[in-house]
Amino acid sequence: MVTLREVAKLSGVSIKTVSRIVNGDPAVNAKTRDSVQVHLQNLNYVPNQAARMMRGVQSSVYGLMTDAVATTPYSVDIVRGAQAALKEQNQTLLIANSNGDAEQEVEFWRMFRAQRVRGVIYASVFHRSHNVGRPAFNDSIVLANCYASGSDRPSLVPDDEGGGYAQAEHLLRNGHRRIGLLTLIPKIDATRLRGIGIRRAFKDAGVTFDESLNQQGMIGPVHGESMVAYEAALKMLQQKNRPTAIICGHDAVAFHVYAAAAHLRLSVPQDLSIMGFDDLKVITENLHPRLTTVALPYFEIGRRAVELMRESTHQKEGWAPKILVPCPLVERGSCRTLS
Amino acid sequence: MVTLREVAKLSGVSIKTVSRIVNGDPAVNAKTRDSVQVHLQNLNYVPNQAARMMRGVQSSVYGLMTDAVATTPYSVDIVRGAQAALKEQNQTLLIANSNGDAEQEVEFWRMFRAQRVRGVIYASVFHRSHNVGRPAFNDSIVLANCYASGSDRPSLVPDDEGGGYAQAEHLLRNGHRRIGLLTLIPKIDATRLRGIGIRRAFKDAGVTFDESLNQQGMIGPVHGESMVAYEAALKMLQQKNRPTAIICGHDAVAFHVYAAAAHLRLSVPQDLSIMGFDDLKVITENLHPRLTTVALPYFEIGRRAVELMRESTHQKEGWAPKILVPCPLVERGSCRTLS
DNA sequence: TGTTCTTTTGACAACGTTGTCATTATCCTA
DNA sequence: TAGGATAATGACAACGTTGTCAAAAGAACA
Repeated sequence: MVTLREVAKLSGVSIKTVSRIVNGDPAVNAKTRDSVQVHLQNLNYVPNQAARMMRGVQSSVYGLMTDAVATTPYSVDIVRGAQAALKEQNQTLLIANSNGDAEQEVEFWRMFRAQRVRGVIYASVFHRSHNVGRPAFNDSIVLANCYASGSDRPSLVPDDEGGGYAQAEHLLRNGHRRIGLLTLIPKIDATRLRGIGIRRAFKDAGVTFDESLNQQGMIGPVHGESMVAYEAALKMLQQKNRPTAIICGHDAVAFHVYAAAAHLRLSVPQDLSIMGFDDLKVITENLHPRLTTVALPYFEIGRRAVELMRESTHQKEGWAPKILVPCPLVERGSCRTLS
Repeated sequence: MVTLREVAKLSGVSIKTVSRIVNGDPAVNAKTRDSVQVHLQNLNYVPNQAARMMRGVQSSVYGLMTDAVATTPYSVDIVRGAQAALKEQNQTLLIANSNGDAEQEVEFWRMFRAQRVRGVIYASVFHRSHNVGRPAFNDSIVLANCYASGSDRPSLVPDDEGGGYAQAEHLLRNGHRRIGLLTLIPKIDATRLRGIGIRRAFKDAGVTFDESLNQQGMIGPVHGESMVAYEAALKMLQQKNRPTAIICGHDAVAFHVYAAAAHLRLSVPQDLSIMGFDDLKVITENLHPRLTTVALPYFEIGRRAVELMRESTHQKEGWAPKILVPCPLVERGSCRTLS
């Protein structure tokens, strides 16, 4: 690789002068600058970031530590958002996927430290609480899609309660009264929070929520869920007094409800309105009719995580805001107005 | 950050001795080692990778340059595969998403060079030819999901022709004779190659392919496609002599064929067999019945890209194998045997 | 012309690490 | 116990860069 020394020798000036030119220092004669620039171009000089860092220059690399975010279709938008915010300043993302393996994670923290990354975004696939653990890393850490338990870290989470509220409110406002609910597994925060939001919307509308219509669309432990939405929907829709709408805990759950409805020869949205959650494009845009859903603002979370991290540099110890990012309703064709 | 010097001072030995211990050099007295290890632990020393690189140690970071691979659900498995191969050697991936913007891409190449990354995987969302361009980067570059035009680089691409063959062969072997085809846009290599494979399977089976059943499931230019599979399938299935099976250019296309079939009250696979391509889990595992498809071996491509890169270090200039990675058939419930 | 001020340039050290080589301590053998 | 071999340790330089400070070259003025 070309070094400053080589360029300097070729240009007949000192190393320091070339360094000045590379860094745009104005205190250098225009003539000198021009002649050196030529050599810089010709040799295709690119500064050695490692050497710069040794001189105390901050790294331009951020770390993204995740259980699986970067590699599942569900929340990959966190990565996209973070990269969009980063690229404006010519910074990059070092991505580490622990796949939930704690030992791997420790190893990755080591690696981030070895690289002296400027900050770390810790993102999880599910909205949950997470303990970053020992002061393994004192530098700026921002939690995305999870929040700190124990040590205090700034965090960004989707407003699941607001999202749940939006789901129910939309259906209630459009005249639905008998509304089914097909949730994710109860253990995760998202389920609990959305449940609260949904019930609040019912209360605000003065409608009683029939708890017998609250069913799980998925069952099992956190990383080993299995989908039972099809069977649950079938059962719910075969009741005499079947619901006119079903709120789903996830677009994939809604996917199965479509199938169940088709099986029962119920057409969407004439006979049944369906409301999703996540706005996973592969599903929402390919269903017939396209799915009305509440979007998880992953891109926004990624973008703001980077901003938060930049801010955190100027903050004192213990600064740990927990920011709720709103989940907007995306209206498509799967919900109808009851006259 | 803790340095060797600090540890050395605290332990009462020289910097070099600590360095030896950190690097597992056996030529150090056991007693010394033990006492220094304690301080290493206490101070939580982590070597400065930047300083190491200055001493000529190779970077442990690889670059992944992509148009969008890392951030679309379709081919994110390339990333997973690469990371799986990397993590065995404690190496990481620096991910750069150009979003197809050539200027951004140049900027990212600069960044990779500045970081002195060890090698670069260049991955594209679509199987296509790609010109890496000027000798901007002489080091090891491997193309994933695309192949070199112009300069010669080693590359890994899915065996689309074999995949197409597998799609058709499976249906033909199960007694289907009248088979529809709903392709992706014709411009991309995948479409052309799979078409060749499909026709070869027909020929091998001694069956004539009815070209009138060859329709586009998607239309438009490369980055602005629109889905027309639903309408196309509807039309195809309303013919008097409708096909008993439809081969799709993508699982998302198959998704729409399911919808069209449901609309026409045709049940899958009784009345219609459907064959996908890609094995995009979000779709294939959520459809009812689950979709029989041919998998794109993205994980494998990512994994082997890393291996290829490692190999390429020991090869001479101009070494540029183009490797076809097989696309296996994944049998689920959407294709039936005609008696 | 000499003096002072400003602009431009370069010598040198330092960042944290490791390779080279020299030095010291320890052990073995005759 | 001397002599030689081996084991353990450390001094020093170098990697490529930039901050500090001093020197050199011009410019401005009396």
